[in-house]
Amino acid sequence: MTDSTSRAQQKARTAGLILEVARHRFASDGYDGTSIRAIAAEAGIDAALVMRYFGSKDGLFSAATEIDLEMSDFSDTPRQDLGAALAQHFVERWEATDTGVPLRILLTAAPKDTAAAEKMKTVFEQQLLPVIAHAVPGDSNGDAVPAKRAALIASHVLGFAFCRYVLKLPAIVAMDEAEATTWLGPAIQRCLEGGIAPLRR
Amino acid sequence: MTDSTSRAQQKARTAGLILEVARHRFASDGYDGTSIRAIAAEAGIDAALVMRYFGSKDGLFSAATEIDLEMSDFSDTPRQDLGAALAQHFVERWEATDTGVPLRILLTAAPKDTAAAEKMKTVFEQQLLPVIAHAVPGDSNGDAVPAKRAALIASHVLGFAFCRYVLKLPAIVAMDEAEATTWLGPAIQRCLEGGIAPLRR
DNA sequence: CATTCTATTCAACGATCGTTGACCCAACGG
DNA sequence: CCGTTGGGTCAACGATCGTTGAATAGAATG
Repeated sequence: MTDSTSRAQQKARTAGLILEVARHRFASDGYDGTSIRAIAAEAGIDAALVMRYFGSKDGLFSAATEIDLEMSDFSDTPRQDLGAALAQHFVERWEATDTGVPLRILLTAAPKDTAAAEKMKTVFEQQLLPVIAHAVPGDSNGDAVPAKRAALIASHVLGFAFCRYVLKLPAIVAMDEAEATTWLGPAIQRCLEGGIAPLRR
Repeated sequence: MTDSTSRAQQKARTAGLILEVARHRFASDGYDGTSIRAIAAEAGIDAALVMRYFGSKDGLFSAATEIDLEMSDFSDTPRQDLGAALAQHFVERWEATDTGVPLRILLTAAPKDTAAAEKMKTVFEQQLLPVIAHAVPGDSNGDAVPAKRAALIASHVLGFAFCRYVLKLPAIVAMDEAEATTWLGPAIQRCLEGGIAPLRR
């Protein structure tokens, strides 16, 4: 602890650098398209060091895709404003670099890796569903309705993200955050209201 | 031409078998997860034969992802019914085995392969956009509006397909074709009507 | 200074992949 | 019956990958 850069700090810094590089490579090239050698080269270290810190490529991928949607304080949001509030929150999460990059990684890796698909499913169902279940309790006859609402909201958000970040449709890419929020708000709000036929079943 | 199974027919039949096997493997395991050796083994032939018929793995992939959305006769559909009609058409296309499998292939391959993403973009923009542009002509002030409408429709359809075929969210998988159509119809219809703020810009 | 520890590197193994060229064998034309 | 064509197979090359164990160098410690 004599030097300003102790060896524990050096290790943490290198591991952080690996994580940062890995996130960008995974996000742009996918899981298979990204090699540990490429990550190591971009980080200026040896490939074996990545193995030593994260155990395996899967371990590095898991560490690089830790996602927290930070969905907490929607308890007091009126139900009629929840669609707009959720839209704004999701757009901000996807556009932010800290949470957006891992989300985009999972979005691109989900098709091939079953674990990534499961992880994204868990993220959306376990972080989004409680908010929905609290705001719109299950009807008297059916109890799977909140899950359906959450899934349909996820469908809207993921479809928008897919067209914006994967397909890069010009008309979707051109929208700024405010415009995206304005568009997604009513679409999400529709999933929260009870009169729609598919939600009745 | 003496035998019932001439050699030209044999070649066509084998090539068709390769294509069929390749489509299912690509759809379930993605582009990288599918090896030419695995396709050849499942088809009961040698890997070199695949190369002989399709030139390369990319050639096989391109041949396996030829998509025709068969969007032709929407000219007479009233504008107010177009959302429901498009919803029914898309749900049928995605559920059908002939067109649905290649669509699912592109959906899973688009994140990694830029060519696949470009192909899917072309499919949706060049086969969907003319229908939209014909039904809802460009406004007097802006001309990029039909493209935005088509992109937002694609966002809805692809988001639904992503949750249904990739993430396999239980609430979305459980929906039958009629329920999916009933849900997607109003969502698509909303993209066709002009009073919505993001479409004004 | 000697020793220990650890972050990091080096070299290599085994596996898998796309791709290629030589080869085999049954079906056709003469 | 012989020569040719072409569908199909076999073995191998070169490249890349994830992964591993030994080796190195420099800080921490006594």
